[in-house]
Amino acid sequence: MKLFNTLSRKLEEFKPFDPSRVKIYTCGPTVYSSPHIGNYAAYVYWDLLVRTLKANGYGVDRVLNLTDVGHLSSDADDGEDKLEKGARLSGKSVWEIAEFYTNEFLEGFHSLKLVEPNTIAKATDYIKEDIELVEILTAKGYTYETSDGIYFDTSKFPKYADFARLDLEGLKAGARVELSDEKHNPSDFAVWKFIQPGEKHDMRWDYLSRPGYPGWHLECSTIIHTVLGETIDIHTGGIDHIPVHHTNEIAQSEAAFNKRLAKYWLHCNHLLSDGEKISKSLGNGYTLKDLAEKGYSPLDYKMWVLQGHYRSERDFSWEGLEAARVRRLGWRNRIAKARQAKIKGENPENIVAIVSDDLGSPAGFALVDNTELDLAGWEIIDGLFGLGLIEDTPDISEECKILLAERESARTKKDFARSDELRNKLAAYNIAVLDTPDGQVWQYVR
RNA sequence: GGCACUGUGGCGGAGUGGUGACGCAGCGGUCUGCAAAACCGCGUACACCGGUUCAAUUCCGGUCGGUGCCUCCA
Repeated sequence: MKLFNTLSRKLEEFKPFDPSRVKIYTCGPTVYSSPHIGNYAAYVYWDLLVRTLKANGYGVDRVLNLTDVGHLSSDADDGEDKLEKGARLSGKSVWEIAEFYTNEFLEGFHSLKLVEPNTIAKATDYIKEDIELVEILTAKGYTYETSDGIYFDTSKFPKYADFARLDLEGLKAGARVELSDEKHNPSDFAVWKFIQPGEKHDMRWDYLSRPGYPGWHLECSTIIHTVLGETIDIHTGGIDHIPVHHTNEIAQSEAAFNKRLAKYWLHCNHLLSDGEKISKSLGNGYTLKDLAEKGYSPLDYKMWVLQGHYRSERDFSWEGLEAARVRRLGWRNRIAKARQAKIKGENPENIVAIVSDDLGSPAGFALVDNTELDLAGWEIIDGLFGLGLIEDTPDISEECKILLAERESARTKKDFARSDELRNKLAAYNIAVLDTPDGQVWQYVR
């Protein structure tokens, strides 16, 4: 397998520490609003990663985190925590908000047939470990305290700029955000925040005899260390995570444990919607529910996502989704055909191989279109892409088989009125009948 | 303002220093009682201008356009 490693900015041969247990960490969502399709695109790509690893014989141990403790919101200058803000707007508690959107996220996750991670870690379940990590960093002299929190001093971690190839001087010069007086460097970040007297923040834990909550980037370092260990094989996330979140994660973890955090870093590009970036702040993202209202299944959307490469920027459109839907139906109907006739299937190993080259699903799709597959072959393809093709293309019922047989006999007797009537009856079951030189063939309409 | 990425037919979207995948749509045809999302076939697409080269869509430089990051976000 080959993967594009952000660390080197190169395509690298994948060599895990332990092939029977490839350790993967995926940065998960912040559960304070309905996830949009752009959020899910990332998990579709990482699902392909997991499935491709498995197709190559690797065992996978994967952790996905859920950020259920709020981050500061910056879309309004109120300094309010996103979860707290959601709670205020809805009249629910922050805990209820987090639970509600966690459930919504997982529902979508399952509807996309994404492989269940071995561990789904909620940030709030790791507060004790967060504090332990802060104490390790403090003991090693990496932190300093200000009036509003404990900060990581990035100047004490010389490799800080390496991962994202940041130009720290340029950042300073071009910064659009005012520097806090108390921060030593513009890139310094909070590992722990103090709640000021009078500040409303319902999620709070005591540390240093004051109420507070973990910093924005701490949970990922903590969860990785606690669940998977000091060094993992693959760390995945969105392209936006490179300059800040992952840079800070590396700084915290590697400063604390003196070990490389991850061997491979994979980043997916973003989705645009109407040519513009989708973001939670702008609120311009469609949800899976929006798609369902227009008659598209989550798996049609998954098909659309996988038609593009994970490192390419995509632009979502309804026309594109329709094209993907029709293509997926075409694949399902090839399966329908495979259920009705003996097919000399080719070995799908070439498809697995091409997808194993940096998750080349677009090229893999093209090859699927050009490969004759029997049911066993489709099982492999379905396992590789997780498109629910087989499940959504069951053999037709006995009742339909009887209708089909009746139609054939009517047609043989040239009783076309009866034949067409039976075809219409089958249409009500979402089944189309095609008359081919070899006789009738059924397939699904949608 | 700083730093990146990107520009392929009607719409998407791969890929490559030397006849430009694939899907959707469109067109033509076949089969057919009809129909079909069935079968067969069809597209003078690589932003523009230079450079390197025997040869560039592919490498280099510039121009123009698009997007992203620099601030929470996959």
